[in-house]
Amino acid sequence: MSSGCSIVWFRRDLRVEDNPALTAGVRAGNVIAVYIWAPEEEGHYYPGRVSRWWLKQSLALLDSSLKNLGTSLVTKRSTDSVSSLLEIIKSTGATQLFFNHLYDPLSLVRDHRMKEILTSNGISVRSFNADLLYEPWEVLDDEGRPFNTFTQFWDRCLSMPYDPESPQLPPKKIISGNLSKCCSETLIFEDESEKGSNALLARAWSPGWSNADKALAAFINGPLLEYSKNRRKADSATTSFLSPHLHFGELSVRKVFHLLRIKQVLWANEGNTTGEESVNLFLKSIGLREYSRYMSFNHPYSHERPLLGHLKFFPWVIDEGYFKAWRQGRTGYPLVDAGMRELWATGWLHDRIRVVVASFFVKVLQLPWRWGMKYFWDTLLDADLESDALGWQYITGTLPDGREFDRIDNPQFEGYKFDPNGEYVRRWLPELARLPTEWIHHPWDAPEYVLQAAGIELGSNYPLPIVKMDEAKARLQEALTQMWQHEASSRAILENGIEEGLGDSSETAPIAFPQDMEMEMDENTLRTNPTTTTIRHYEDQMVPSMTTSLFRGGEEESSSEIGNFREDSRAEVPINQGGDGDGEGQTVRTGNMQPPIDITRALRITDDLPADSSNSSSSSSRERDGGVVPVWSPSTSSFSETFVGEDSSYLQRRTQSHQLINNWRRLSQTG
DNA sequence: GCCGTTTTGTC
DNA sequence: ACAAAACGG
Repeated sequence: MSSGCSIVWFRRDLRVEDNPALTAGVRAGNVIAVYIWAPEEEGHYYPGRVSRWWLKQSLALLDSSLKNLGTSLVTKRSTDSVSSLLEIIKSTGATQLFFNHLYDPLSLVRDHRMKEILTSNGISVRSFNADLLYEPWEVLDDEGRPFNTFTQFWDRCLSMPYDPESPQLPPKKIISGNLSKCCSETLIFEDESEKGSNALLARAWSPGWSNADKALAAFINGPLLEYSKNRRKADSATTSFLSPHLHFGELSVRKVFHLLRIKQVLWANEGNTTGEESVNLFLKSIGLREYSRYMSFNHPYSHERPLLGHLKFFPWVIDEGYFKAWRQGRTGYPLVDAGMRELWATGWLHDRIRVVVASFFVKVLQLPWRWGMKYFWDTLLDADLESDALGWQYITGTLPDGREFDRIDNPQFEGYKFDPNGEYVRRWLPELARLPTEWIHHPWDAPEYVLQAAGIELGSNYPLPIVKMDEAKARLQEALTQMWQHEASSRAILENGIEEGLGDSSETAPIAFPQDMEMEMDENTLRTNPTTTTIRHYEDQMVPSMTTSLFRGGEEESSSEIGNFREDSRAEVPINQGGDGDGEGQTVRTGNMQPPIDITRALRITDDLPADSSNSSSSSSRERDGGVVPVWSPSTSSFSETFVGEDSSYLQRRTQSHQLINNWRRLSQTG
């Protein structure tokens, strides 16, 4: 082997067990384990308070595990991971770098750029699959194209001709590289105002890979059996609680799969159908996680843009008041409010309730789904870009297998389904604690004397429904009619031959949220609710800040965006109505809308490590020591006529202002 | 026990 | 909306 040492770059693979990059590094000789904290690279998705808290704990545990094995974790604060890596390489004389794949758009671009740069500097770079059962490019239909629905995808995963890799044991010992010229920097994950709230988290959660392992065992030997039966309960106690562990890669999903399979066989032999059903159901939720990466890889903008374009002209309600009421759990629908209060208080929500509150957000309030997604990102302990994007798009109905858009779930009925005795509501809405179960999910119907006896004054200490269900239905119909009209007139204009340069000026005017986040919506199609109050209150929830963007203001953001972010808005989530956008040529209206541009950027796999002999037979290489690195390239072999308006035009709209996107674009054109 | 009808669950 | 499951005459 080479004389220099290897760098193992940890990201969201914070474990020593079944970590292929670490294993490869150890096999190659001396190892320097590195973690780089560069949240600015995440753009709008600077992690929320609870997520950062978790990361902090997890890194501490990883460090102590590494110390037991013979080295320690080098931590660096950076605004540019790649240059930090280069510095570390220079100071240590490392000759190799190992890392595990990530599939979110920013990581794919950054990692590819990193690999190009390091390789041109003479460093050997190798990357691995540590996050998935199968790499996205392995799971294809009979024509070799990616699947577009979850069911098909998951069926194929479960019937692949080969099993996922078996989990690897942790290394017995790590020979440390020379750390003397490579000192760690202290990483700061919380500010003073957050410490108090964070202290509570430690009572409920134990981050870190060894705790993840325990949590997995506890779940498999406990609640798993009844998982299927309990799925309709709002109560979190029956869930696995593994998602934050999985998000940070403290737990290998292959290990989860492996252990579940063992249980499955066991229970199948015993004829335990309950158990079998539970395993299948839980496996499916693992599958959804896989699918979220799959979708992100194949449709790299799925966290920002709808996959289906059929709602392109939907007049989303831009109403700060609604949004705030939802966040605070003051919508007047007890199940929704209880969920939002739980989320606020704990950073956690049962999947069922996530669906309830999200669907209420999109269908009843008709707020744009990306706001909700961003709020989830900022508040959830297991905030995960790919999963959350998949979930919100599913709820919104912009996936090929999503639900019908005009179906509105009624929180009152869902309440009696998921929380038949009202326990969940009473726990999180103390003001309703004394209301009898008969009325607990629809207090607005309760007789006055019942309310009085329960100490409730609707509109005072508990709100009346923010929107009545029949009004919501009517409004949804009306909005759909509007949408079709917009669509028709837009099409008419196009057919009359008004030409525009492809894509460049045809996009919709972005609506910023919060402050700096662009929403791809057309101003014309936005309804501003007449009842909107624009009063802002800053005593809003002490929820993990909407990214107070402590560090925002790098070269890629325009100053107007930075300008309107204030310290005192920490707890508030004001909405910026597009007016002070990012200064790009964004003032395009519906009338100029181009037809959906059907250039699909499928991701291509290139084997750009010819040294690896295993890659001779294309992308289905099962080799774990991957020379296979995901790279984008434009592809005209579109599998997605159904996916309208994807990627390209949006890409172009943003190119001027976003360095990362620039790189992305460059890569996609030359790759 | 059978077939039309209602209910349920859906990523 | 639709298919599977449960229901019921």
